[in-house]
Amino acid sequence: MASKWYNLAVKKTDLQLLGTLNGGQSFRWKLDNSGNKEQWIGIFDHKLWILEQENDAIKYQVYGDEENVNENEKEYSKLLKNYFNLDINLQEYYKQWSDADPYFKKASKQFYGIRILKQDITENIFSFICSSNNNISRITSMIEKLATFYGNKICTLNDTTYYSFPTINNLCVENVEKKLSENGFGYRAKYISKTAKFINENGGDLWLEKLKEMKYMDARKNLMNLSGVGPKVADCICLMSLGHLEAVPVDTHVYQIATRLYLPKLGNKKTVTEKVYQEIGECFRNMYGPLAGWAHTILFCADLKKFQQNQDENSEPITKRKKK
DNA sequence: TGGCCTCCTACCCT
DNA sequence: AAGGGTAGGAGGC
Repeated sequence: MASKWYNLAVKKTDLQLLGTLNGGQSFRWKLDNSGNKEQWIGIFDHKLWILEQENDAIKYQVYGDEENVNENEKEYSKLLKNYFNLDINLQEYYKQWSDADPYFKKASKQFYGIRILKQDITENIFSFICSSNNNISRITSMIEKLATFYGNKICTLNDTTYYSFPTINNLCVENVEKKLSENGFGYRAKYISKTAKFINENGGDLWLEKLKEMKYMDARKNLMNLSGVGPKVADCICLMSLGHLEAVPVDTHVYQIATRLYLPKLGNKKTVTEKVYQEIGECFRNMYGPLAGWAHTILFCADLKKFQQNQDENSEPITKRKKK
């Protein structure tokens, strides 16, 4: 049965779906161009959501919500506001960040309305374990496999069945590592199975709840006890699931940006050691303040190849890539 | 010695 | 063919 259409009043300048949903934060959103309007189809909070961007609003449908057959628009809009962190007055921050950094100012022209999502912690831990040495399309297909193998069915729509992300318990069943290995997860198969078991043995949901209460650095340290979670993945989880908006995930892109624009002295190290990593994070926090991780995400988007094709002629990329 | 830092390599796949 | 990182281990101080 088709869902009703709802309306969430938010300007495109305050929430741009393209950069927010397709910028490497979440791997569960697909852009569907087949109809007469662009639609984003994705899953969070055990529901299937269909979103359409308009200039002054997001139009949306919700599927697979059995608990809430009464079509509670208030509840849905609360969920969306939370998911997109809409309490944060982004335009204010964009101003501050633009004043602090001319490179940000330049990037913000195209990359307006980029929001940090507040994502489910379990989904995020395993998604970013999958992200190492990997690209967005392959990560996306891995997450899809995890959901179809071990998640619960949400609904079927237009002949596609959608599944929720598996629980920790579901990832602790027999032969997870073997099955994932056979399905192209590579060395991450072992990380996933080990991490699920570790969390389970250390309290399961309770371990996660404790994590949510910790300060940034404590949460980061605890996350790094998980197999397959180093500094960068831990920071992704802190930033996108735990609300630690000061966390700055430093991957090779960010390392390149930082050494090119802000910290030339760090030069070309062969490996980013924890100390160098911290120094880059501090540099961003000094420049942008307590939401540095959010600001850094805009620079990160601007550096993504997939978005650089969208640049208009007059605006140069904020950072020049090395010639190939 | 321990502790801390740095560097190296393997790892799956497309 | 090199990449949106981590683990594990070696070597230096």
